[in-house]
Amino acid sequence: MKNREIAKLFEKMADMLEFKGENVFKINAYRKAARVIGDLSQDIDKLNREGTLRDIPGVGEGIAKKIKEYLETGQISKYEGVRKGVPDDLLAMMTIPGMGPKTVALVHKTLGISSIAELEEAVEKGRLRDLPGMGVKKEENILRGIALLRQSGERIALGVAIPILDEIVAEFKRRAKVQKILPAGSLRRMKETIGDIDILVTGHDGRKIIKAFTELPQVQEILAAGDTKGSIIVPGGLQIDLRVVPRASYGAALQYFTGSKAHNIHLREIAKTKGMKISEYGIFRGDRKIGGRKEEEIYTELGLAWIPPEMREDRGEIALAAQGKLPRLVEEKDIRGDLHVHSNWSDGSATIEQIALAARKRGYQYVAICDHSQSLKFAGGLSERRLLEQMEEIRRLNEKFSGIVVLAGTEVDIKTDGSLDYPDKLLEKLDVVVASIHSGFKQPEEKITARLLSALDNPHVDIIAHPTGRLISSRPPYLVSLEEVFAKAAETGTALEINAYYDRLDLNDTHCKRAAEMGAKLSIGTDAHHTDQLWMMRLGVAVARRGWLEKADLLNTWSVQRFRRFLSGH
DNA sequence: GCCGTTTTCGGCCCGACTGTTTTCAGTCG
Repeated sequence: MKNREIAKLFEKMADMLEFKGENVFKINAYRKAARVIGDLSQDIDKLNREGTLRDIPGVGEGIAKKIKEYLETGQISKYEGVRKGVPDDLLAMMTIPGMGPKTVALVHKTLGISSIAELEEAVEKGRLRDLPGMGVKKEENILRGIALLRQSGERIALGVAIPILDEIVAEFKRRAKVQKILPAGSLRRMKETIGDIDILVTGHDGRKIIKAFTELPQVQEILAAGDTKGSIIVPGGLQIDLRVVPRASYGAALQYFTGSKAHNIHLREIAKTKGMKISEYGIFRGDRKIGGRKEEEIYTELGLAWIPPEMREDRGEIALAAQGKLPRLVEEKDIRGDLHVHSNWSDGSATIEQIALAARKRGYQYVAICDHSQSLKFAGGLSERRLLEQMEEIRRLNEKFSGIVVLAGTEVDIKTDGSLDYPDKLLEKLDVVVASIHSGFKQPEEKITARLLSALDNPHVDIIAHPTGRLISSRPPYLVSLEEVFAKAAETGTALEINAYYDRLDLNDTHCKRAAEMGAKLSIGTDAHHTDQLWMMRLGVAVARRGWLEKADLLNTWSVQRFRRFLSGH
């Protein structure tokens, strides 16, 4: 899929045109096209061949032509032309907080500055302060911006941010008198990575509330502490902002700070056509406020159904909300079992018994033990004999326990030649067979796709685990034709996993949406190696919700009886 | 550059903050 490649190209195009002082609406048009293409669940190459590029919202005649040109020749002549006049170093300067295109253009034109290092030197010599619109304070801000850019961390994984937030909210509630408290921003939307966290509260004494916030034991650094906004850094470099808002505009503020930006812009455009206006203070008709205490009011006044935060990415959810056709998203309480857990028989650390008890405590009906297979020596993969022993142990435990069914499973390795790491005769004996790739990540796309297709064709394989192999913090996905994988999964009735482990989330939101659209079934497994990782089911459910999945799309919302029927029929 | 139950031309989200101004430009979220 070249979607991301093309999205990045248009994003850079927008940056370059911005520097050149082009019309801002044209720049925004490129930005919008870049975002929509990057979010697209279908292969853009396929859309081009079908001649439906212009059905993509934000893609008109000009951009469609450029996409076509890129897909056919590997480059876009206009892009190459613009690029000659705008070195990458100049674009890098625009990433300094406080430095926008205008300021970069100014220092470049008047002082010939074309890199961050040169800029820093010029500021230190006081060469900027005499330029029009500049001053000593601006110079100081630029230096601060450069320092900020250098120390600013990467976005962190959702599964890392959530425990930090939970701990802070719990401690904060003990110390401050607040009425309502909710996180907003990308964390409320459960995006797979988080830049910073915004928390919204209502309460009486703003200053006191902010004071309590900045005195939390987790605080490493205080960035701001006013009457309505406090900003701290906690260990790990994560920034957390707390905003105190009046009750009367709590809903509007929550809606506003939850975003996404694209979703909010789209809502405001609709408001405008209806003679209304939305801000973080409320929704207005003329000067009259017609709502804002509750978040729902913003949507209902616009004639829309309330949209779950996970869907607010401007990927078509607003049109569905207008027609009253939003999906009924799956919820965590719908989940009946975890279909991917490792025990201490391979590289996990809990006994099967501990896992069974923990799963029962979570209210599950079943849990699948899926330890690694024999060739994965470094992960303690089970020999055929050990796997048979484990099946015997699971049988014994099932006799002992009530209220939870332990399923005998495996995470069988799909070897580099596409064969499975256990013979069919053994796989046949298991309740659940999960298959996945752990080696040969660098193989060409056709090879890896073929490996997955042959695993999908094996009648004993029930689920393909982490289908793209990516690790959020450290490893890009291997090259694979997901369209072929999804089509084959739909054909064979094999499920595709949403791996809920915090560093995987694989399939991701747009992938699982596409897979479901193509008729494939999905399942969520935590890949937990510890009983205290079972909570990550919440992350998997979030991915499913961001992929618009309903209860019926996921195997592990089924009762144990129905799930067993699926397994035996498969 | 995109888009159309107000428009095929003339629009294109909204408000706050900062630092520089003497009424506003630039930047941010």
